[in-house]
Amino acid sequence: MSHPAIDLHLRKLRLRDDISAEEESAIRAVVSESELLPPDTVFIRPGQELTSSTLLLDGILCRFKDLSGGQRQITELHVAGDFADLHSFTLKHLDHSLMTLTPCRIARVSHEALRRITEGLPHLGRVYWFLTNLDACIHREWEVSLGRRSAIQRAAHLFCELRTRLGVVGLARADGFALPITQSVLAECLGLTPVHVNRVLKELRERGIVEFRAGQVTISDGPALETIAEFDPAYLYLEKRAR
Amino acid sequence: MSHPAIDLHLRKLRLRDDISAEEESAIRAVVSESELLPPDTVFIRPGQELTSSTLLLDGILCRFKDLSGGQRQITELHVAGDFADLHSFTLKHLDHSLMTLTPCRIARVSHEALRRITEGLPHLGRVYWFLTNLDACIHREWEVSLGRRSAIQRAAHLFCELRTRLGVVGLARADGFALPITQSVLAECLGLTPVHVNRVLKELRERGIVEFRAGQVTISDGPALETIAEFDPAYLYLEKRAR
DNA sequence: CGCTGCTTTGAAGCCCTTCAAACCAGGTGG
DNA sequence: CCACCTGGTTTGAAGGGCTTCAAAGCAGCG
Repeated sequence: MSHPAIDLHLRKLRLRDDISAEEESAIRAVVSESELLPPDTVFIRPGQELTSSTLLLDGILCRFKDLSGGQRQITELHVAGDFADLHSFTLKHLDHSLMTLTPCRIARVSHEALRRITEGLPHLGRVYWFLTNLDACIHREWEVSLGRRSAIQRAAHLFCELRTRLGVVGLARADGFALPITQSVLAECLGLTPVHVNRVLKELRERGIVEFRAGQVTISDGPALETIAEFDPAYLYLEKRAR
Repeated sequence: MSHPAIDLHLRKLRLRDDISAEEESAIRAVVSESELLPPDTVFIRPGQELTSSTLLLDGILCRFKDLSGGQRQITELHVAGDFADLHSFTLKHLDHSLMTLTPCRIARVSHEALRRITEGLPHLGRVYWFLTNLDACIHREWEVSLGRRSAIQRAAHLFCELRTRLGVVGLARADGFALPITQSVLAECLGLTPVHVNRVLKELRERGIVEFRAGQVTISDGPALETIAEFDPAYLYLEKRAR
């Protein structure tokens, strides 16, 4: 039953905390058969009653909120190994939507199962609580980008964040990673227009720092990228905390 | 020991979930003696190891992140009844700072006590997990404001949010509430310059919608305010969810 | 009564948006 | 095999919302 891609999820957890063998098998036991969603599929809508959470095994998806006039703000990107809506365990329904950006392999974990393992294994419960708090950390950093950083800084910062997060699950190297999304999606993340995102990408490309082409991010000058972004990965909690 | 202002905290909880008598007394038992912090006090800094969480009994405080060049982005405001850093229970240290904006009465709840009551009373544990997820909901809505809304919409939206959240704990009426902060602080919330915040407030005042003067928000046309903001309180989860 | 911090106003400029159109690659069907 | 279509990318030109810089006004307080 246990899908091999769950290893990515465990890798994400073990970077931050010790996961015992018992906890690991509890996790593996509650993950259902996986399913494949095509790109651009909105699979959770605001207000919809939810009884399970979605573990992303492969692909990229996003949380977003709609505005009147058809505008959208993407509030977070999710990569393999992430729980996309673990917070629905306590919220029961969401205030936003979830949409795949690429083909996505997902698995559902029922809230009933989450309740069982978080009650039976309180430490694991706190680890999952931590994960939802980590999403909040990412939200805060995006608030900083959207509120205070220039367009080029926002783009650079997002690339830094994704390189780091994808790196945790072995899907990025220092010189780049796959990011098969459009510039318009990037614009919806960055609070910019697609036109301006295009100009910013051009500048980053011409300055020899990073190139975004054909769904691939190629980083030629990592230090310069981090300097522009003023990137500090502290908000991603990449080290183990005291248990 | 139990400070009367804890009632505000319980009111906030009971709006969203049933809290049993046993749970209530457990909460009351773990809240320490309160203390008073003067305004503009940064009392938690990034990276600082934390062993307790801060319950705000009275006053207004904020979470913020510093940028190079002395700029700041405030990522959330907190009002009486809020846990300001409940997330530090799982994060162990924060990626941002906490600062009082007004004189604040606070109480500390040790992480050890939180661990005890969340393990012993799993439902209460989920209620507190929910609270941290509610903060994330607020972060997401701020991302939408910062990313997509105009200056006047951002200001209007923040006033709507605060009226609602303060209303929950009986500190706001339909026609206004106390908000003893400066326009510069407002600017740091809204991702704007103080100068432009001033112009936006002028417009809202001259259009007869809302007035911000002397630390007081006076709403003369609530419906117009919500229309400008496109305010939908769904993200604040104001109703009880299924247990 | 003059300091100090906050608010208010003016003028100029820039970053990003808006509008418009050309370009380009991949897929489809004639 | 190429013409066509479609969705994404790129570029140009003009405009506007917000910033920047500067200074005046104002209230509270020692």
